[in-house]
Amino acid sequence: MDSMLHHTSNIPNFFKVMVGDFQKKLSLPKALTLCFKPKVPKMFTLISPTGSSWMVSVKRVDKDFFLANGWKTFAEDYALELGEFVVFRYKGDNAFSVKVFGKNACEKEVPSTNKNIEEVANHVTSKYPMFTTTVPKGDLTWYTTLIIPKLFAKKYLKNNHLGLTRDVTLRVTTGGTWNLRYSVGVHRRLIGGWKTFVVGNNLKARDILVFELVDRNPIQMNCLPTDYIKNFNGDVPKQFILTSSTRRFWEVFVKKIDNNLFLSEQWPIFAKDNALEFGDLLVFIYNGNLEFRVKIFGSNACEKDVELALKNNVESDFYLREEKEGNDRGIPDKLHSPDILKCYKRRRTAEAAVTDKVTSLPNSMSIKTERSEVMEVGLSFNATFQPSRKYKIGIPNEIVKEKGLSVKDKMLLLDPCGRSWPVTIYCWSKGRTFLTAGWPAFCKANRLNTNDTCHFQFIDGVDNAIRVEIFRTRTPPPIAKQASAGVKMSTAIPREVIEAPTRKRPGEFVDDRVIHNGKQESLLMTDCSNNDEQTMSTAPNVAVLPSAFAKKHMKHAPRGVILRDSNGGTWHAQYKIGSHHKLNMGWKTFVFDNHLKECDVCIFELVDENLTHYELKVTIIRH
DNA sequence: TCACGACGGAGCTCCCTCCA
DNA sequence: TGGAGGGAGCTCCGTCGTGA
Repeated sequence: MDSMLHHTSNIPNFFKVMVGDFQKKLSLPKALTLCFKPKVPKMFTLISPTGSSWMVSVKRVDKDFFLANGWKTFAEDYALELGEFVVFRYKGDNAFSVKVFGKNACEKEVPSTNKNIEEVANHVTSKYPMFTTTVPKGDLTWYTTLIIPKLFAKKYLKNNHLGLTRDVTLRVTTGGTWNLRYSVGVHRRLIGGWKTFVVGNNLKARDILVFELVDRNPIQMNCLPTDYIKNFNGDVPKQFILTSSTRRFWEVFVKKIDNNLFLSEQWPIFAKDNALEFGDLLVFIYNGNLEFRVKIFGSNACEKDVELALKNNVESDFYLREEKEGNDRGIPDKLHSPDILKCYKRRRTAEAAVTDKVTSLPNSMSIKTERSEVMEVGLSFNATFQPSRKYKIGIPNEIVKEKGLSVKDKMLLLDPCGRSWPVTIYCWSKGRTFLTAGWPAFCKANRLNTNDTCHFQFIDGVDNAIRVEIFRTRTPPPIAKQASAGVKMSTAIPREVIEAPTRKRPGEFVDDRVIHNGKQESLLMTDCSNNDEQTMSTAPNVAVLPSAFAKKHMKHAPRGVILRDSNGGTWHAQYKIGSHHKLNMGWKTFVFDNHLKECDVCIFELVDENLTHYELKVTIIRH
């Protein structure tokens, strides 16, 4: 353990100039590898300033170490060129933050912007019919027409007979109006000035465009260009409107504290008027026009009766007004790229005040969503991912019947990062039901691998949404004898309680400050009041927890346990209380997959709990 | 230069077969 | 009987060629 802590504090920052075959591999400085003695990690995580991350394996050739698998992807994503250099700064947990500098010595544009924008664009919703397209890569000189998706055209642009042409007014949300023609041939296209539009808006290859069909006769469309989506991603307005299910609204202001954004000032009034309580769940749905519709779910997972709540609280006359018809509130029509923000709050300390002064917003609108930790108790089913299920995945018939899926055609999947993915429900004539269109994107974005298990959980009180928990299976490397053998370990518990890192990740929205008053629940598996070192004995199949810790922090059993390693891998185990407090049913897999050996040390941090499971972050310090 | 058609590949739907 | 595997064929879209 000492060596690990030593590493964390003494790993040197370094930079590498891109020379030689840098696109395939990158040698690591000897001074760096010496710091990791006796064992250089097999995997590093590279994290860009925007939070994008790459897993890169470390390969040893003779006495030298290289970044190998995964580095190529990083190099391609960053479009690294000869002579550019990369600065690596160690962040702990085998992760480096990286900054890339071009040959002009200036920091290089952050990569994967398009990927991020695409994700945002994919989740844009609107009251108007809409479609998304990408400017093709390569030579744009031939890009004189825009093909409109056939299904969209069929559904929303009637009179699609061959040879038809109609005028189209295309309004760009960042300014400018363009007159084009809609032509129906083999393809449905925008012609008659599309190239002028491309040039006039300085469109580049792989730019993402979102189109809203505002009117059909004559055809009027809005276009949300890449820059606009990007701006919305980073430029959050100073004021939002929150509306409740009772059609009342509150104007709340956005405040920046450090690098986080908060709803402030009028937020306490909203909280008070809606009788927010510890344990409530808030879902923010962006309606456009700077307005969020807020759904409030109580700790019983049902939508809260706000009218009832209002009776018990003093309403604010100043900020609470009846909503006017016609949506005429003088709010500038600034945002057209709506997005759904889901704010899942976490049960923390009972004394946390929900009427705290602020509530956190997604960081720079990057929609930072905490892992969906709603306390749902709805129906669920499991499915194991296989390559053959890349395009469809079956839903058990009893689930289909119970949830009435046969009459639905769309659902939302909520991934572990809190992102939502629209998927199509397809029912075959033979009575089988699958998730189809949208599922491939979900798989790709969540990097599902063969044998990864998806736990689909229907959320009570939220229609058309399924939360998906992913339990990853690692392909075990060739089995080393000592790794596969039963091991006995002792787990030394550090004397101090270290606060767990906030688990914010790209695409996550942490709202714990509102409900939990900024406190971190994460504890090392030790009793805070007891400075004595504790040990935890384990067998291959069972891990016995220190009873003092378990009695204080893990009182409820039986309950599922999610073990999460520093790389984000998860394992499922079962927590039981008998003669001891112990983990089994899955602990063995964890031991096996992580090649735990005798005298290896595991630090357990209780980072979360809810009605169904505890979540333990496990840091492994190898002997 | 622009409008439109052709082509090929990727993705999706549907169905058959196997197996528990 | 229902779930899973896998393949055939269709659809859609990106790309490029051609002619006005």
